[in-house]
Amino acid sequence: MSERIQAPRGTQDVLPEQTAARAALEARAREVLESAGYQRIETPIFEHTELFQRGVGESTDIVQKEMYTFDDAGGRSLTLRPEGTAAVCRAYVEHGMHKLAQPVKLWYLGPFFRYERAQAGRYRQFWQIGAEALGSEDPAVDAEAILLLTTLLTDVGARGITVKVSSLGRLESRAEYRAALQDHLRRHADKLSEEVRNRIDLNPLRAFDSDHPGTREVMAGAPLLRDFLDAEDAQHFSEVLALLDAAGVAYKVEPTLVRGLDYYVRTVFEIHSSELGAQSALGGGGRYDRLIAEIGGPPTPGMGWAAGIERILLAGGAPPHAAPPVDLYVAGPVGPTQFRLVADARRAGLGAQLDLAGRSMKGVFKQAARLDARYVAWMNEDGSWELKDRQGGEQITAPDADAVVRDVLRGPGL
RNA sequence: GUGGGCGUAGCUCAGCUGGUAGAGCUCCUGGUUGUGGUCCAGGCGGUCGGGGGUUCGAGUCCCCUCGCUCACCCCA
Repeated sequence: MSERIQAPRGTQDVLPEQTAARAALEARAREVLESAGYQRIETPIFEHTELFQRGVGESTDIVQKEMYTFDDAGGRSLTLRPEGTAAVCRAYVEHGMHKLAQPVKLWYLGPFFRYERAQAGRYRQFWQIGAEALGSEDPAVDAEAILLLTTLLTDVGARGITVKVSSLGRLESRAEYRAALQDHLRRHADKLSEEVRNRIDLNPLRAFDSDHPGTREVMAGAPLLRDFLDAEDAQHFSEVLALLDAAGVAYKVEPTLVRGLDYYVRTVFEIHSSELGAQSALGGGGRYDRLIAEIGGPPTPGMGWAAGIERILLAGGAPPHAAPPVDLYVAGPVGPTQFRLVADARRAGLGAQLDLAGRSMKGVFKQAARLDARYVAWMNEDGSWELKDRQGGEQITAPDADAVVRDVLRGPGL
């Protein structure tokens, strides 16, 4: 047992019974996004490490401790992609998409990798659906991004959903706010919990989430980010909210919403589900107007989001899916005649399967019942065929295999 | 990285204060049922996660280790 190899920690096999729900989710995502003009893009599973260092940001958890980084045989440092936005922006620049009509709207679906301890809804390899709109500052782009993800999650049946929205402002106002908040925390450091006090430099916003009584008292009087937005940022944000109202998207403005990536400015959002455990975010995203310039492209605004497929499924977003019907089940032993029969049946458009387990007659019918096959056929000693309709119960004798296919095609009754 | 819970057949689990491994489900076979989903009988399947220790004897006790899982940080 000790030598039995298991899937690496934090990875999982997607088994056949789960495969249908994922396919249905993917199909729905394609419909929702492509009907809004988003086009599919595929980027490599790994990229130069530098892309993520510069794009995602050196100070983020992702870059500091969660990347799967390795050197290839040529000595290049590569990293399994931990998120999708940086790579899509790289592709935008690399292929000169700034010369296309703007904004360029792209979506993607695939596996991503983060070296973290697994827990409910968190894996080292996980799948994301994502969408990015590059080349427009219009608040409508922000609102539409939020609308599309909300629509997808609702359509697909994810339960217990809450949309949280906020604005971080641009870098200047955010830096100003951060300093003001840190200043406030330091002034009242004696009342704070130790945890919060230790995080004043690292992540002061986190203090808003504390349950500690003294900390809560201090936070009640803390400065709020929205008061630090300049006129343009405030205007942008209120337009986003107005558009969400117009589209009937229910949301909650959460001034303390923090995002783990450095590149976000202005609008940020997360969508959570009450169906999940501690990791309750189904998806999230925001505006990243400086990212493309950061990785060497022309200054270009962008807005995007990503949602976790495993989490959507956990939240109940598993659309029903029917197995393809089996029209004909052919008993063994399998010889050239049986083999040709199923091949011909499939060519004629039927769902046909062979008994590949050398089953007894009873076993054949049990298996046919499991598959819910409509017809069962087996060859007699003299080369003629018996064909039974499991639904009606009738059974006929056919002179040869060709006649079996014809009879099944003529179905339903024999 | 840290902490809690858990690791016995493919799956779900039982195994009392240590005595040398069980049940149900699944799968296969035979019988029964109108040649199929019922019922009956049988069969396949485990070096009890791994290593070491205590003991006449360990799935049961002790130590180490690996794995799974939930949670912290952060988020998909």
